[in-house]
Amino acid sequence: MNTPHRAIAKVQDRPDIQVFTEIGIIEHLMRTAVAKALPRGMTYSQWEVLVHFSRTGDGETPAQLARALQVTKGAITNTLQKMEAGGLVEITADAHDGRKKRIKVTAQGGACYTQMLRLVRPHLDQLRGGFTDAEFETALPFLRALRVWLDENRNPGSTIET
Amino acid sequence: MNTPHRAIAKVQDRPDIQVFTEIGIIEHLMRTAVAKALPRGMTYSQWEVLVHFSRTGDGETPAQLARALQVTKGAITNTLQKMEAGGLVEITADAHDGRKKRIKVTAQGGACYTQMLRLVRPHLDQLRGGFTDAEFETALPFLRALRVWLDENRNPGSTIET
DNA sequence: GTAATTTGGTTTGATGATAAACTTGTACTG
DNA sequence: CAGTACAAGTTTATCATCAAACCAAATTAC
Repeated sequence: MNTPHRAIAKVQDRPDIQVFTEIGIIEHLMRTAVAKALPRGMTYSQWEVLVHFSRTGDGETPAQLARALQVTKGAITNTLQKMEAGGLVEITADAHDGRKKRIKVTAQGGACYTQMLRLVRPHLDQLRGGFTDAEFETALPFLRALRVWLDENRNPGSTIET
Repeated sequence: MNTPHRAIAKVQDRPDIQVFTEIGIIEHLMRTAVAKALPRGMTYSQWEVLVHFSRTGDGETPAQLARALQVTKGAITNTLQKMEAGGLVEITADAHDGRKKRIKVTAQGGACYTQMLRLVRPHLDQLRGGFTDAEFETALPFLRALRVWLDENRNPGSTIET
């Protein structure tokens, strides 16, 4: 090797590795930025639940949520209990299946979400000053394809069922 | 509102929001996939430290690491102590500044890293079966620019100095 | 119809990360 | 020189997550 005092091998900067590195950093920056903007007492996970419901509509079961958000069932139980205690969601028993529960966003939860959107919106709008919609739309197909691939090709044990 | 039974507002699927959503999912899938491949006892954070050193070279201080990896100083203290206990890194006092410490990867740490690379490589290569280098390289400039923008435009309080 | 398996949800113990207080060393400022 | 401010690193308490064990309800098999 040419650099003698190096105990760790230099990884050739392959584009795929670089992509994953960038994605990791972006996710972290985004998460901490959002988390810092959240109203006191609200967790990023709780925020994710609201975002998910804003996309798919509420009424899903905890198990469905766990799969969608890629967390364990125990984690969902925890966050949903906190959200119920905070009045953000309502947890009811499923009418047809005694095991299942159904989650519905309360009016207060919805209001909290739209208020949060108002807080986050300026940041996103400022971001749009630096990037065009077209740029995001150009990047989107690849990211979506990558996500789908990763989702479909995870190892057998990776499916979160704990 | 047109959809009466909806407590939560439907967010219009703006491309920027979609991009962040995809990135969040990809990061999660990547993290859990890598974490599952790590040798027993090794943490994802420890892995990140090795990856960082493989890119920038070792010898940095804990504070530099904390900033680079976007974690608190306490977290770095913890992971570095574990890594030292595991023989992956060596922690020495800085010669010129009594406060600082210097981190160096041991031969064992380097070997562990290259071995890990061998384990992860097949996954990445399989991934390359679905995507070309050109696709990754096409996506890269945008992701890099987005990362840089987010990094430079985080709120004052967001800089991790705790 | 009963037994075995699967699925939904909760609980428990361990772990990693955070924020905040604290200690020590360095750099300004007068 | 003080004396203050700042930076590096550690520690503490709190919290969210995970893995694994667990219970209850539903489904399948026989």
